[in-house]
Amino acid sequence: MIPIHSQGTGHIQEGTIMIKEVTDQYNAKEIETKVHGFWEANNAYRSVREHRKGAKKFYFVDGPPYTTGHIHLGTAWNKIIKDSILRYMSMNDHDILDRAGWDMHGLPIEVKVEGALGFESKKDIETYGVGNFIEKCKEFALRQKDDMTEQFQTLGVWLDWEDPYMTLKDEYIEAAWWTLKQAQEKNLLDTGKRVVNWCPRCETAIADAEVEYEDREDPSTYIKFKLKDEENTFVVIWTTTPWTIPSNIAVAVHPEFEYSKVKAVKDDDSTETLIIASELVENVLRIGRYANYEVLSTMSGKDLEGTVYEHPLADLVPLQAEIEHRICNADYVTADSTGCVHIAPGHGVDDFEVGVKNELPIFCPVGPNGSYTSEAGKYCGMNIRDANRVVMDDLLERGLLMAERMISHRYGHCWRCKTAIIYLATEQWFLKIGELKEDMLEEIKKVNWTPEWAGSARFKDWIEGARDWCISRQRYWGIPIPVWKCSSCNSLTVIGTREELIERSGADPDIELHRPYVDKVTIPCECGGTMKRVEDVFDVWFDSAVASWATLRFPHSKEKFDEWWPADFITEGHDQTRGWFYSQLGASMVAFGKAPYKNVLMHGFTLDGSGKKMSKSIGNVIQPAEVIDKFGADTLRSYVLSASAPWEDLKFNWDELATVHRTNNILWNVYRFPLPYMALDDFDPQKVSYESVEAYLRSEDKWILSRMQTVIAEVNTAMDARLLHKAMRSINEFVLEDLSRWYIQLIRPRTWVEADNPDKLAVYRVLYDVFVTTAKLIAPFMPHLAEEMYQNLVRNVDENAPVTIHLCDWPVVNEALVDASLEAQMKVARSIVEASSNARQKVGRKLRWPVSRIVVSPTDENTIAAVEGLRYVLMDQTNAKDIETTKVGESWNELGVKSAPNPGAIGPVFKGDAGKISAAIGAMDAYDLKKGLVGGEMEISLADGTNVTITEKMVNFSETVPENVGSAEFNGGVVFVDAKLTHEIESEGYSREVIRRIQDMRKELDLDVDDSIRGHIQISDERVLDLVLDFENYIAKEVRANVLVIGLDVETTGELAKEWNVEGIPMTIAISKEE
RNA sequence: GGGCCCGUAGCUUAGCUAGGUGGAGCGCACGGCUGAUAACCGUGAGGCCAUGAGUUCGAAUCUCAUCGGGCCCA
Repeated sequence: MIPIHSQGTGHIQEGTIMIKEVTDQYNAKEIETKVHGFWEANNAYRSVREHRKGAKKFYFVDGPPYTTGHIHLGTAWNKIIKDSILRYMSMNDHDILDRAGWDMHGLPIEVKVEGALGFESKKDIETYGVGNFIEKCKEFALRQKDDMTEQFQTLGVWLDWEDPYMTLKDEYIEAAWWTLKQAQEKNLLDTGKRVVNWCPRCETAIADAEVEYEDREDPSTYIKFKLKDEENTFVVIWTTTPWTIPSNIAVAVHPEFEYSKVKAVKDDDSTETLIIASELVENVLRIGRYANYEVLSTMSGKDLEGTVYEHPLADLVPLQAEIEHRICNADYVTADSTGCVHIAPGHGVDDFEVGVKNELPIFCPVGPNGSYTSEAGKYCGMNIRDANRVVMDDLLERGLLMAERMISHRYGHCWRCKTAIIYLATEQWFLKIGELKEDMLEEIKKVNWTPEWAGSARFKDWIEGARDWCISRQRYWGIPIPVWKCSSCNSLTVIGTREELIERSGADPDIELHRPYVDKVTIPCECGGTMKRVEDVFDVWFDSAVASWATLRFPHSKEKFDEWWPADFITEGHDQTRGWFYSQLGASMVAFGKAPYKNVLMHGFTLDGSGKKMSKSIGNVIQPAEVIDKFGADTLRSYVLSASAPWEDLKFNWDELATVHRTNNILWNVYRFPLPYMALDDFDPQKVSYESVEAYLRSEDKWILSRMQTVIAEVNTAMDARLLHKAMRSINEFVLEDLSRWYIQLIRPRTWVEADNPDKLAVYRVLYDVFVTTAKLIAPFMPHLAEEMYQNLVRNVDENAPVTIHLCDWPVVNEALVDASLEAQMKVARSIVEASSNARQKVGRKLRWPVSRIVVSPTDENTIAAVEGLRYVLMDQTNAKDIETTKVGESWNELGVKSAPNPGAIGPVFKGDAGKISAAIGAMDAYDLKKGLVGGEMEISLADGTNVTITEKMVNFSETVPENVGSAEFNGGVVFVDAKLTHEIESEGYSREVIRRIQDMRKELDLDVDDSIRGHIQISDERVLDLVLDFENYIAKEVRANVLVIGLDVETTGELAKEWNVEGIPMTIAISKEE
């Protein structure tokens, strides 16, 4: 049984069906452990999903986290958003498909396994055996998946954890294969040489997304290329990669720029002719330490096109001697460095494009491990980084190195092993995404983005730059690219499914689809030759790109795909704009020609308290487990959901977390408050219907019910727009402001009434309904606390109620309960009460002491309506015996008037007599002056008997508040609190002081609320004794005293005796429990 | 260097779409309440609304630039 039983109370009768008392403190850990056990024991997740079968379909695709073995705050936030939305959709009657997903292939795991095995290069893997290596990777990925599943579950996240999609499964691999086959059939698959980011350590192409930019020191070199047909004339280029000079094929200049041919003079008076962009001449010559120069001629870049030059190292790289080197035009050239760009089509994306456009040879004499091949002549076998120095020396020797220095610049590194990447033209496989750009832009307009700009601005910008997607990797742990190539006729075939592979190759039906096993499968070619698989595996981004149909086990089974695809909802962080949002769209355009999702919520990142990103190297990472340990999962959930808009970054802040936790504790206290009384009274919501108490509802009851409806509507609106923060804030404000700070305060006395009266039952019923509805509202966000409340409030009284709150329907706004004008009136009443506390504070009268009346001077009719409609609420909360109002805009007629002469107005008129006039005004009664000046002016008598006429301006009036009256403004007027003491008020005041102290002592003795006591009170001050004696019976009743003796010489013995000082009056009080 | 987003009290934030006196919570100071009590409530202090310019009678809000932070790209 879920509810936590209060310790040390005698009211709980085990086994009976009733609402139970709960613990004093909100103990998240205890609740969450218990609720997890309960969900498991009752198979709650399954029954909830089963329950909604046949309802409106809601297909959610989980963006698969990479199986690193541990979740971090960002992934926790991600799953919390997902869980909250899915729970909300489920309660709103949706049939939900929600397989959790895992991204399990790729370089990160390979690198980790390599590390564990002490490997340094691909050779080590080959020696160890690819089969063994793959097994290790698989083991590793599966184990980490299990670890992470547990971590997600502690957050209370409900996804289909038992049947997740895993990228390493056959059903998943088939989805990737099938997609590639579609690409081939639609002529969107391409192979050929392309320049790719290449990691020379991992010996594989890596995606743009996998390149990390960091500062790096490199040589900054200015190099001269000699023109073939002009003596002593050079074009000057600049590069940070001298090692690419052996691969130089061309020089690019901008066709529109102006270039100068200059005669440059050295210190030794020798001269040479150089070609440089005109605006950069000065700068380049300074760097080259020339003494002087003279411009010989200028020309456009267009004019330079076709100029032939000699490769600087043609004598060392034999192949270069056979190639003609020319200057060509390219629009991307910028006016930096020399304005002439070294082109090595084998080592740069732009270079490659220039090469293709100008039909240049794609020369790439560098191997996969970053060493030159035999094509590089002298440099053969040398590592390219080591070659920088050698190349520069060779250039220097030939007089072609104009200048060299070092610069620090941003340079790409492999995200896994941090090796500096190089660009290599290699044989790769591509999806021709560039061709689909326009269609993609059309498709994303149909997607509903939250926030709107995530799609219309951010994603759109990204797609506009879409290039062909290199999907091949030269590694082991990945989905093998299903392309088989004939070794005799070079024809290709793409395999779409396992079945097709077995059929065409006759392979073992139980074949493992990973490397190295599929590599051994051959397919007979039509030409009679044998087809072998190309060795590459897929880029892991291609794995997750097919998730929306792989989740549905398509193409293995088509039925679910037809029913569910495309996804109704996905949500990921803003880094996924270029990642999963994009890769999925690309793959889906290839496969189906449309977007794979309908609604996308882009969420933010979790940053540390100072707004820096959390990273292991900075050491500012906060683990979700640490937060859960301190505050529990529900507090973490409600913090990340309420702290900021989903798409904004979240600055993690422990103080805020503590505040959210406090809010949850208040909710707990609110919920706990009436339970002992309900339990004591055997309150059974099954028997006390709303209808039966409707006639007894007070204004505040109707008000809280109306507010409840309003909050439901607010949460609905917020959730429909996926504004989870607004939903949470509405709920929290309701709990804090309306329930805790107001309603509970108002109804407290009603819950203490002992008899079974309808007024009390009305409160019980209202509280009960509000609690149950609140529990349902928080269910998507704080599923554990909601469950705990539900089990106690609902399941304990109704065995037939749904087993878990998550099976319940979402609350529906009951329009009949909505009363906007009552809500408005209550708002005014609250501000009157606040203003009255303020006024009391000014006049020094505690709330415990009643006041004879408060007077409200309103500025509008609404205030009058509120006072009239909620008179007893106001009297009660302000502890006033009466409440009066003035007319709108009229001030209280008991206010005094104070007057003072205004010398600024008197002086100019009366000159030398001004002093006498001022004295006369000062001596007059303020009220008479005010009355006399109503017409604008009046005649007054001076001390010497003369009469003068004064004007209104000559007197300053101010209102004065009578003694013992405090006043304070509120936005609907002014409140005056009349705190004059009377015998009766003093009696009640002192009596309540006594009561408060006895209650305190009861608490100290840890008495139950229904225990009776005997009390003895000794008061030596006779006047106060008399005052208190007037209220003897009232005191006895309030403190549950069967015997109460109050007097001058009372013997104060008992279980607990204490001396008190009550407003300066010493009293001794003793109480004992009455057995 | 480019795109998008963010920058409001010591801290976390509302307000910005549709310009007109900037609201909260935490913390702090003071006070109240005392059958929610290791809880709760009130009052107060605390804001060149990142900076600068512009549009406007009027700018936290619109425009531009700069600075700082985040994501992405080069």
